[in-house]
Amino acid sequence: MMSTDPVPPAPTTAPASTPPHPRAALHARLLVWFDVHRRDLPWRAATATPWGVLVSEIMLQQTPVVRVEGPWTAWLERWPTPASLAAAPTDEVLRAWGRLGYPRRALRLQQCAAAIVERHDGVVPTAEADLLALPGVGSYTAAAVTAFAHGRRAVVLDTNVRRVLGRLTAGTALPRPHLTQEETRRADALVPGDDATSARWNIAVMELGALVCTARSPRCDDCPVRDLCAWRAAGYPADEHAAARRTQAWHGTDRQVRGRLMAALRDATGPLTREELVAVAGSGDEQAHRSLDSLVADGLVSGDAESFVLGR
DNA sequence: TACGCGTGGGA
DNA sequence: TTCCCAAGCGT
Repeated sequence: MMSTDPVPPAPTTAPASTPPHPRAALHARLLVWFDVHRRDLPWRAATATPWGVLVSEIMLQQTPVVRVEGPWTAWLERWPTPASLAAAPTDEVLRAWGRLGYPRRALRLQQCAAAIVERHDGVVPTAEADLLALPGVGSYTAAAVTAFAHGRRAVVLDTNVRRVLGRLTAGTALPRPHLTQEETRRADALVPGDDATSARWNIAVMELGALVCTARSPRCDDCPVRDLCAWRAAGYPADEHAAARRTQAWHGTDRQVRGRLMAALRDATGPLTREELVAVAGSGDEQAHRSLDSLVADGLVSGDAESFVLGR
């Protein structure tokens, strides 16, 4: 685990004279704030299983909490265990995913369930390396399940934590597009050593980022650690790399067309012909065919030359 | 490493 | 209206 790696002295010009971050005050105030302001999300309930937590983390990848709550509840009622999801028809899995977006996640979640059945006897593994090896589980999700499902120490670094810690300790408005070693080192140094407190710390920082230290309009007046914030102390400097973070184009993309094709197939009661799908694509024929073929290549759609259905 | 991958709501 | 963003991952 990362925490067992020796941390070399920071190669700054004056490490010894740099005042340490008031770690104890930061921890105490943030944990108290979390106890008061934490949201009662269903996957945080005492009754939630590790599998439920894992499903929530996959659904929450790039998708807001408010849109996940409903589908998560229905999903867990229908497929309460990895084995039940692994045995489900893929088209039903994709329909249950609904409009959460990025439907490849649904496919990978089912593959993940199958891997848990095959490799771990149907039990969500506790070792972070075993979690990381599962389909659809990356470094964030492996750490999150370790912390939130198993209550063990992990360094959880999602977009919320990166933004909060970046502001608090580095004084930057927004994190860079890619996680840096320095960020990971700083985050690790702030995670408490014991399992129970570290899990609470991780979720508390995430919650602060979601509710107070938001990307667009941070509510600094409500922040319990504003007097410790380097970004605030520096006068809220603007994001230096705002120009570089160009927004992805959307209108007219294959992604948009794929979304329309998937929506049509989700809503259809039977197979759709290639002609029908080209018609709903709302694009040129070439893009429609290319998008449909890519959905087939991804395993989200199957069919012969004539007609197409969701899943395998 | 940079890019492709859905969807919908708020500023 | 347009743009930005929301608990990333795989290639």
